Amino acid sequence: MNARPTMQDVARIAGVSIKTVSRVVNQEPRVDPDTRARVQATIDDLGFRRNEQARSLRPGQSSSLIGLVSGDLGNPFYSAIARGIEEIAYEHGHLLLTASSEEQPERERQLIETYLQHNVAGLIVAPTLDAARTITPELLRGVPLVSVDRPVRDPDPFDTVLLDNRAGARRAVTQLIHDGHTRIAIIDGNPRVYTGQERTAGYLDALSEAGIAPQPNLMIHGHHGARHAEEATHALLSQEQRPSAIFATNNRIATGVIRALHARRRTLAVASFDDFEFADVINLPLTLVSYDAMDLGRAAAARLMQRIQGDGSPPQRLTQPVTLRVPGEQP
Amino acid sequence: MNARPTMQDVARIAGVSIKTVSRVVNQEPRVDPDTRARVQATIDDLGFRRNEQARSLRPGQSSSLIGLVSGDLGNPFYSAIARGIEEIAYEHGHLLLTASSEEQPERERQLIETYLQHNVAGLIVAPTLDAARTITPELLRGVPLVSVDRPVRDPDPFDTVLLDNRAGARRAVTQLIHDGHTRIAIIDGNPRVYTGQERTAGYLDALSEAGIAPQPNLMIHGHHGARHAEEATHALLSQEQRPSAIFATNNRIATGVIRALHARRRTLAVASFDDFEFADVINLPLTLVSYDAMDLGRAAAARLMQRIQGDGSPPQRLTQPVTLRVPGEQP
DNA sequence: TTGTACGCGTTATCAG
DNA sequence: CTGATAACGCGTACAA
Repeated sequence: MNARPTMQDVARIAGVSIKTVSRVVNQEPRVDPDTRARVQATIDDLGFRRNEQARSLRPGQSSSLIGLVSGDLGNPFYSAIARGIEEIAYEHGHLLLTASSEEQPERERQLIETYLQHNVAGLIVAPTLDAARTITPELLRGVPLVSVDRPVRDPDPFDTVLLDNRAGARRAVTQLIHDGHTRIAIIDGNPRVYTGQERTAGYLDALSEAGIAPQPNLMIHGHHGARHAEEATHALLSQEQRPSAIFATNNRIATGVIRALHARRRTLAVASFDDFEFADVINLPLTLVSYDAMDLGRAAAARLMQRIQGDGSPPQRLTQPVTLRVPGEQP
Repeated sequence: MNARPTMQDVARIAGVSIKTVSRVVNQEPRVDPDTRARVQATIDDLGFRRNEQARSLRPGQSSSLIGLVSGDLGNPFYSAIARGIEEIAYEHGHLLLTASSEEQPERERQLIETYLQHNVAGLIVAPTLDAARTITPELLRGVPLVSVDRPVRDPDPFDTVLLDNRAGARRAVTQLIHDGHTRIAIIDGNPRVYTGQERTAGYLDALSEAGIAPQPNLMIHGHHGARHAEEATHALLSQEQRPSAIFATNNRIATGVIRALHARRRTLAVASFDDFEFADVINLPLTLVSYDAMDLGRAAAARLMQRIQGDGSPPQRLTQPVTLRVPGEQP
């Protein structure tokens, strides 16, 4: 419809120069109150809005855009992170671009490049497995990046916000041991995934502390998604040395475990990283490692804002706390 | 670190004019192959990337940004929509901005304004209750908008993508009637919400078709969130004329209903709009209205892409299909 | 207090 | 086939 009005238009109609309009828009002090009022009236009248693209074209003016690359925004874990980032970004007057890498490093790199073409002020990335190859300081050209949930590589040249994966797993498994369990199985996903590695290490920590020797036939790896975990559970319960408890390293695996137990009408103690709704309605003794995924996003965004504002300190690794929850005990 | 190279830099180093670089970057045909190769080599060498902000500063060049305003990106329903939008946007070379209105009309309006300041090519909005007042064609100034999940107003001057709320509810309740139920309660949220209204209408359709008179004391409204629905369920089960089945108009309400039934160790038939994981593990006869939320996003984005490409046809109302699912019956 | 002139990085026009 | 030059909308020196 109507073309969008520019400062030029406002200036012409208000009978002032473009610079005066700029001063009013940017709330600069040295403007005559009458002039200011007249210009403001024209702005309101025309519905003028500053063109942010033109504004940030000037050097020094950063673009107030930040970019997020996660594995899959449809995954509630990542969308909670996005929501947390959004909240902090909004408070700082930034907008958030979101895109999903689908865990493909090449797509991830491409998305970052596209973001850079759009002059983002900073990036937050939940890195893919092979991000270490593709995400480099040369790619970024000085644009700050904060990784979340997993590090880009280890040690990481970027700021990183992680969960306390190892301690959380250790505490959950220790709780199972406290409850008298000694044959505790673990079902993990892709063994190359950082979080799974840490959580497996925590599982071993707990066993070791209790003087329990880990049993290879109780340690299942490479079972991605609920379906695989379901099969793995059936396999575990069919073998001779059956576990009395199962530790699932994430909630998709926990879902599979619960499905399998439900199908067999078996009651087993289940511990899991990640909390979930309906935990209270499931008739199983559960021990859940709980945390606020939004806080991960908030922390990552807060760190990024510091970087955007020029913080040049060495890369930080921030660890977010987790808590143990036993459903039935209301918080 | 290194400043970002510009076309100017490429031109200087390759020994050509800036326009020739532009031609190579934009794959325009009339360039000498040798020149093209030399320029391309320089581009690769310097890692040059076109500045999209500068590009879209020119009139006519739209910005390849689209904006999404939903109630809460942390809500899996909305994040699935966002994921669907993202997918289509990516295929068309567009990037997605996301932000949450928190169901506040003023914030929603502000976010739309901010998006417009950033020159978005189009908008997708899951409108708040009072969006009818704030989202107007004047606000948008010709930028296309597609509403999703709810219309902005009725009739809607914008394209809208909705679920088949009424038919879905009707089919679910009809299923309950088929199973022999006649005292079927409904628990709905805020009666001003469009989807709840439609689903309530579908509930009444089903009763009417079966010749069952609706009973006011079985129709509960205004119970937002799982907690309220839990209380409402307790109240329903404490009154004289108890229902033998409950229809929950969304999954948060269903969660409350299931919690209450679990607490009372009661088995009741439950129908609900919205599918959810764990439905298979809950020991209750469930009837779920299921759909793919990503498809909502895909449809909205596809429509928006048509508008961005200049489609000037009258506003469309697209209805996405829903299916009935009875957990236990594997798909 | 206000205005003029220039530059940001790109694309479009039009001449060579 | 190639290049000089003028926009695009805004902010910033520097003048007035």
